[in-house]
Amino acid sequence: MDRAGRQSRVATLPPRERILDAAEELFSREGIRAVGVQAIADRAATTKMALYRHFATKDALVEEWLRIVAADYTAAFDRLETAHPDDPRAQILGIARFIADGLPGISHRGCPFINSLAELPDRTHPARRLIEAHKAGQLRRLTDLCTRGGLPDPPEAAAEITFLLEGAQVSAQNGSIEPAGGRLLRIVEAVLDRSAP
Amino acid sequence: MDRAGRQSRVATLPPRERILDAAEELFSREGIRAVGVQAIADRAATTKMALYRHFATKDALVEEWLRIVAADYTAAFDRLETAHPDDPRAQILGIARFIADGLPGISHRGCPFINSLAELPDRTHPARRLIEAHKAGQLRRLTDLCTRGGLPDPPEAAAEITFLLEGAQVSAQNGSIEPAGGRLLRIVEAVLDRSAP
DNA sequence: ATCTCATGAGACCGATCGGTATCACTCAGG
DNA sequence: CCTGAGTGATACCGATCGGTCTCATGAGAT
Repeated sequence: MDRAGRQSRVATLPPRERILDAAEELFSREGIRAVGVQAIADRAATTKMALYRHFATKDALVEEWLRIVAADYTAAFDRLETAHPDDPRAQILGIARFIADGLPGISHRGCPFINSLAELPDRTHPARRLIEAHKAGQLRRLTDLCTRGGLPDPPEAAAEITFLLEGAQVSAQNGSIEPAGGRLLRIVEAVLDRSAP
Repeated sequence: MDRAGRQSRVATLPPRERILDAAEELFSREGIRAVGVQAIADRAATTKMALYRHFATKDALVEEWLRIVAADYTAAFDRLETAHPDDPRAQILGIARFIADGLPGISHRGCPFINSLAELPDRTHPARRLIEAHKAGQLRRLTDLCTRGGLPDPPEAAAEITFLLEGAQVSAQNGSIEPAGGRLLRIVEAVLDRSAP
């Protein structure tokens, strides 16, 4: 989960990586607008100047951060695909489990995409476009899995599962439904069992 | 929906009301941090000074805004309760329809609670506590309705419906699922039909 | 007519914002 | 040994932030 991986946080990584790590930590914990570039530079043990040598603007850094997060999600789902190549149901459950497992952390931080959506009301903002493209891809993947899983109405089922995944993250964030992870898993399972024996 | 009701927007309302109307409009459209107090005062056709005579801080104004929004939701659900006093299923569907009807607007603005959640990472913030209390109340209402509706596992059903409602709002906001409103209604209906004949 | 009190107008405060300029230093490749 | 690119530190820029202060005005109540 930590982009620095097992590496200790001593300044052995190049500045660009340290900046992205710091941005990941601060943006997801505090929000985009709440975090200044100076704070990111400080936490990356570097300076604002170094930050602006690698990223044209703060917005560009935000965009790159979201690009990496989206790639992480996509990579995880791709891994599920190779792990269960001919079992769409297992893939869908794997996706649900992936989200459910992140819920305890999410209860403190919230989903980066959903949170950023709130801070980027301008739909033409590049980072916003990135989010929408990622969500669209995720929906396509789910619809495809539902089709291959033989569900009667794949678009409807994919929409339902998407609603459940997003809603579970929001509900976990405001802490009203506990344990959200277990609930999410059981519910998605029920959705799949309902129409595919 | 507009707090000013049918009143024209000429400055016949007292300043406090105009300020709250302006805050509602700007906060829900742009986000909390993106909107400065000066912009709110301008749109309310008044001054910052007048704003600070009625609200101790910007945070206090945010809190009052969310309190009003929460009260509006609660009032709508109460109306459903008096309209269908002995029909829990109709009440739940009414709630779903209420959310679904707001989705076209939400696709441009997003749910105020979900968005504010992203901008208030501090769980001790009064406005944040207000959101969590409101969501908890909503969940309690849903659980109660599920119980009275004879659903086999009310907490689980209430959680599922909550996930669906929140998720539909997020999905509508990023625009990936169309038409989200119709989908949401059909899905909630299916959830109710599934276990209660 | 006068007194009062909320309002409107606008200057002002310190702090912080995103972003830039300057300069000293380090260290790898020739 | 030298050079040059990438880096760290710091000062600085104009703009805006949340919040305060002063003062003139205007309408309502007595």
